[in-house]
Order: sequence, then C-alpha cells, then structure tokens
Amino acid sequence: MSTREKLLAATLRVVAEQGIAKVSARTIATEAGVNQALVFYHFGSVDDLLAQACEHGARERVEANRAALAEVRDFAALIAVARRVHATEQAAGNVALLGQLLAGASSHPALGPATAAGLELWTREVEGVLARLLGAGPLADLVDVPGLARAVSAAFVGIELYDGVDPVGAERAFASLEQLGQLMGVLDELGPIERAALRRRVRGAARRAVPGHS
Amino acid sequence: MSTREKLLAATLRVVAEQGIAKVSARTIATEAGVNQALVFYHFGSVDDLLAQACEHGARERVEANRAALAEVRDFAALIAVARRVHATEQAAGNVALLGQLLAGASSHPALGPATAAGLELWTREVEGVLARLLGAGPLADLVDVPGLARAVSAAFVGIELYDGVDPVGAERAFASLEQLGQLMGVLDELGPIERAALRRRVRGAARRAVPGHS
DNA sequence: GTCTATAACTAGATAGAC
DNA sequence: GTCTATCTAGTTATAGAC
Repeated sequence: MSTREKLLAATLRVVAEQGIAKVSARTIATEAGVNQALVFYHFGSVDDLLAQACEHGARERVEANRAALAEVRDFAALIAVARRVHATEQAAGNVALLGQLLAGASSHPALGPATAAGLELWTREVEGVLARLLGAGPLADLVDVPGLARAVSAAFVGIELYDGVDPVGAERAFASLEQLGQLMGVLDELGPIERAALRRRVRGAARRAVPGHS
Repeated sequence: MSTREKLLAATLRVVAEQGIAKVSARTIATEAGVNQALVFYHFGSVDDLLAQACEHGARERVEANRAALAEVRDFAALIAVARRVHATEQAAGNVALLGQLLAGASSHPALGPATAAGLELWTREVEGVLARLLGAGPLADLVDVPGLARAVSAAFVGIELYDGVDPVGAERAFASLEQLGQLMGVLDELGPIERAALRRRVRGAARRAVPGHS
C-alpha cells in the first residue's frame, strides 16, 4: 500500500471517527503511520487531501453497495437496503463522512464540489432504483425521479448525522420510513381503475396548489 | 443588549456564515464586538457557548415559525411552509446551524445533547402538525407519527446541508417532495371503502415483510 | 464586567538534509 | 520519497489590572 493510499484511507477514518473538526495534517499522518510533511508532498494541502479522499471513499462505498441496490424490487426492499447501509456504512463511518464534509464545505471551499460529487454518486444509484420501482407503476409520471433521488440521498445523510446525537430517535425515524415505504408499495400496485382515479385526484390537487410554488 | 446576548447572537451568525470549523472565541468575540476573554468569563468555554447558542437559537426560530405551522391543514401546505422555512431560515442560517452542530458533535462531545435538544424542538412542532394532518385520515394508525416527525426533521437538515453544496439539486429535491406531499394528501382524503381496502393491503404487506426488520 | 498580557499548544506549510 | 526542523499564525484559557 502506497503512502498516497495510506493517507487517503487514514483521512476517511479520522473524519468518520473523530469528525471534520479533528482533521489536520498531523492527525491524518499519525493515523496513517507516516510523516506529516508527506500530506503536503502528495496532496499539496489538507483541503485537497480531504476532497480527494471524499471522492475516493464515495466511489468505493457506492460500488460496494451497488449489487444490493440492483436487487431491490419494491419499496420495502429499498428501505431494508437503506437500513443495511445504515448499519454497515455507519460502522465504517462512510455516510457520516458525507455529512461531515457537507458541513465542512462552508468553511473549506474546496470541499463543496468534491462533496457534491460524492453525494452525486449515491444519488445516481438511488435514482436508478427509484426509476425501476416507479417506472411501471402509476406514480411514474407523478413524481420527478431525479429530484426525489436527491431528496432521498440528502435526507439519508441528515438522518445519519442525527444518529450521531440520538441513536434511539434515528432508529425510530427509520422504522417510520419503513411503514411509509410499504404504503408507497401498496400505492404502486393499484389496479388500472384506481390508478386512473388517483392520477385524476393528484392532477386536480396540483392545479389547486400555488402554481410555480411562488 | 447585554454582552451575553451579543455573544449568543454572534455565535449563531459565525456558525451560519462561516461554518463550525471557523468558530473560535476570537471570531465570535470579534463578530460580537466584544473582548475575547469575555467568552470564557460568561460561558466558561467555547463549547459551552456553542451549546447554549444552539438551544437559544432553535427555541427562537421554532417560536418564530410556530404560527405558520399551526395554520397548516394539508400536506401541500406543510411542504409550502417547509419551503418558506427553507428560504427564510436559510438566509438566517438557522437550519444549516443545526447541520453544522450535528456534524460538530462528533468532535465536541458537549454539543451532542444540546444539538439533539435543538432538533427536538423542531421535531415536536412537526409532530404536532403531522398528528393533526394524519389524525383524522386513514393513515393515522399506519404510521408512527413521532418517528416520522424525527425522520422529517433530520431529513430537512440533511437537505439544508445539501443546499450548501448544490442549490439547484436541493431545489429540485424540494420540488419532488412537493409532489409527494400532494400524493399523501390525496391518500388522506380517500373515502371509507378505499380507506378500508388500503388498510388491509398495508397490513398484509407488513405481515409479509421481515418482522422486527432484523 | 471588562480589559491587557501572556502561557501553553496546535495548526498549515516550507526548506533542506538524506 | 521521506525525514527533521522550523516559521508563522491561530487556538484555548487564565492571571491580574482596572
């Protein structure tokens, strides 16, 4: 394992275990077991190391979970995968990492684009799953799938951060989403008549709502 | 305005505008226009000031938005309020603040409970609204309202953080939630026969799902 | 309550030996 | 590529004058 790789991996561990505030060239180098000056030799600055570690980590974790997401066939399964990702990735700290970087982006400008790119990797996966789940059902043209995928990804990160300060509350939040997922699943299995009725009602509601949402 | 109050207000401004990483006794004191040593005289430590500012800020913002939430009568209105909170509070940086503190909690242990308490204030408001919206409808006993309120609050914070690195994506996420809210609204206005059918199907789906969700 | 001064530390980053 | 040594600047926190 090269020094470069050691530093990238150590960065992810430090952020996940100790938070963005504890990140420094020294803490990372110590965690990696290398000299502090090598951070600057290999990456130029701590911010650049953070940015590269973020993209590197997100890519790796998305690939590790791609197979599981590919097997999702209904909403209950989607929430089940979310729970598993919550359990395994949280242990590895990879989602909280995105939260840390999302928060850190306001003070380290270089982090913004890298974090957005990292989250985008997750979003694309979620988008694929949602498109598959909704594509055939009656909800397909009632929801903007790419938008929903973004909402789901960002929301997941938020709940992951919440888990850091209130694990019991986060667990309960997840459980309620499981119920909601089942509800969506039922909606998605409606027959053609109910389907048409639902569509009419939603369109009516949309017309009654503030157009262009002000 | 007392020095104490000036410091509390300045803390919120610094976190909101520059992020948790830029927070220090000096930056806060400068923002407040007071001497740096007064942070320690009045609050003992920077962490304690952060914790108190968090609870203080959350309380204030929740109260400022309570009236708007009290008027919510359907899901479309709820999302509309969320959007308004998104717009006004984001400008003031009060929700991103919670995100910053959620992230900061992993390195500043004193911040965890304070942040959880701050988010809890929002959660209770959301819970009240959800209970009112769902209470009469068919979804009432199909969803755990307190759990859903936690999910909604945490998700909102996540999207708010996301907005910091990708405003266009965040806007799109919000728009898709608006569609979802209308869908929920329609579901909630079902007649008694459809209502019973829906309930049967969800119960059936719940039985087929992994019990205890492993 | 507010100020100055300062101690004790940690940060990012670089120069230069090897 | 890797190391030591070092500079500069910023950090928390306290002591003591006012």
